[in-house]
Amino acid sequence: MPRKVDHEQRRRRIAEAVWTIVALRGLEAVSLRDIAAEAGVSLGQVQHYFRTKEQVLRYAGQRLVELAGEELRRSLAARPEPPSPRSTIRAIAEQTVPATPERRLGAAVWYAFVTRAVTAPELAALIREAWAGTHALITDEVRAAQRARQVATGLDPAELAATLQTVVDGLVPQVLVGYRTPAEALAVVDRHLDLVFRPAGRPTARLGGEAPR
Amino acid sequence: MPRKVDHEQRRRRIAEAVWTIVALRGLEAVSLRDIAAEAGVSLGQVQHYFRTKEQVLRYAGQRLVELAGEELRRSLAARPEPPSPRSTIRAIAEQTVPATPERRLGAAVWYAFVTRAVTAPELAALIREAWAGTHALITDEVRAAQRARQVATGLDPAELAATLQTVVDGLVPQVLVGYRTPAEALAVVDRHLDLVFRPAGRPTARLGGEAPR
DNA sequence: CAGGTAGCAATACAAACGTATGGTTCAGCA
DNA sequence: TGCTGAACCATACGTTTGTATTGCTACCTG
Repeated sequence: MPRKVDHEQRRRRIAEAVWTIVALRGLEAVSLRDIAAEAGVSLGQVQHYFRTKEQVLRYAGQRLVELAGEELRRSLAARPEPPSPRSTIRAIAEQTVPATPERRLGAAVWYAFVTRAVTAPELAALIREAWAGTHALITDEVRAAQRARQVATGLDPAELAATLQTVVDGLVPQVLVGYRTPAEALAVVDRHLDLVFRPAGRPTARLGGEAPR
Repeated sequence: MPRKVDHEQRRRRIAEAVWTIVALRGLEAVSLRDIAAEAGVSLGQVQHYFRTKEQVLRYAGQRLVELAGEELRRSLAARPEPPSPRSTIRAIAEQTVPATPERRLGAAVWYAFVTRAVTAPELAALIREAWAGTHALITDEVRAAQRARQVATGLDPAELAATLQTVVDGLVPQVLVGYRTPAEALAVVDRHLDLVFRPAGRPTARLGGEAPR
């Protein structure tokens, strides 16, 4: 057998190059030559690891979902104890809303893939699975909050989670096109959480900001 | 002067061709030749009315916003009297969530343009203005609802409207990629409206579906 | 009725694209 | 030590792309 290289490492480098170009110039602007140049390899090498352009993009999308999932799990695990359901949901929002340059890159790429999935069915499944995963995660937190009497028990947790997730996801494009700052977007999330969560120990909702001045 | 034609009519026909292609195959798949073929005109004619491809796309985007605005105003005016704030917001949601094939087309095109705006600043302004317009509209309705004691007066109407708008907009891609049906999406809106609006005449929120069975 | 110009259509063109092909190099087992 | 096949690289090919160019046609104006 001839020389061995780490296939996965090569592929990941190419995927990262795809992300950079997509975030900077959009998904429609990526060419295999640009990808190769950005990754610092030859066009031939890209072709060696992916048979078609579509496969490159698909892998880049899958890897993005994979990486985002890992990072979410990591940041959730790294929170101060004990993690309340509300703070967990808030942490998900913080990870989704693009506040830092790296997150902006990830969000822009994710968003571009969602758009492509509208007319590219082979990507749609990937997107749907990712959404379903996040939804399940949030639903669990809502249920925990209900058990802790922090959320009204009469409300359907799956439905509440759906709205929560939709708000967070819906804020992403608003930040990406400069309609809102990341801070404003997170404020929208907080006000919505105020609506859903009742303040600890009190029977009715307290209105207004999260920190009284 | 030589023969006169209606410039606006020609441009609109071309814009409609753009929409069709975008909704069917994505924004990255539109070429001037495809546009010409779809519009049933020659490539030369497209070039006669638009100097560059970018101008074609920009016009198609502007026209889409324009048309969506007109249709929204029309459908809001055509509702049974008297229109409650909640029903107005619900009508906006119905117009945004792609339930019919035509609306799906419009939503897919809109969504594609938003995505392009992430990396194309000249489109971003258009998108932001459209968002701001809708937000102002919803905010007015929330304020009216507060005056009518249908929404708690302690809440910031602009913030409530922002969440409402974000939920509705956030549902669009979910429907477009087949994660939710249009009916499910509207149900999410209704449950959120249940949270924000208190039932007529009662002091506390009634939970569950909008129509008791 | 003359003619100038708006309204096209046809074609040309260079660039960029995805993909295919052929060759070179060299690690690793026999 | 030789040789086989994985890992490339370079280049070529045919298409498609946006845009430029050229020229014809027919209508409105003077």
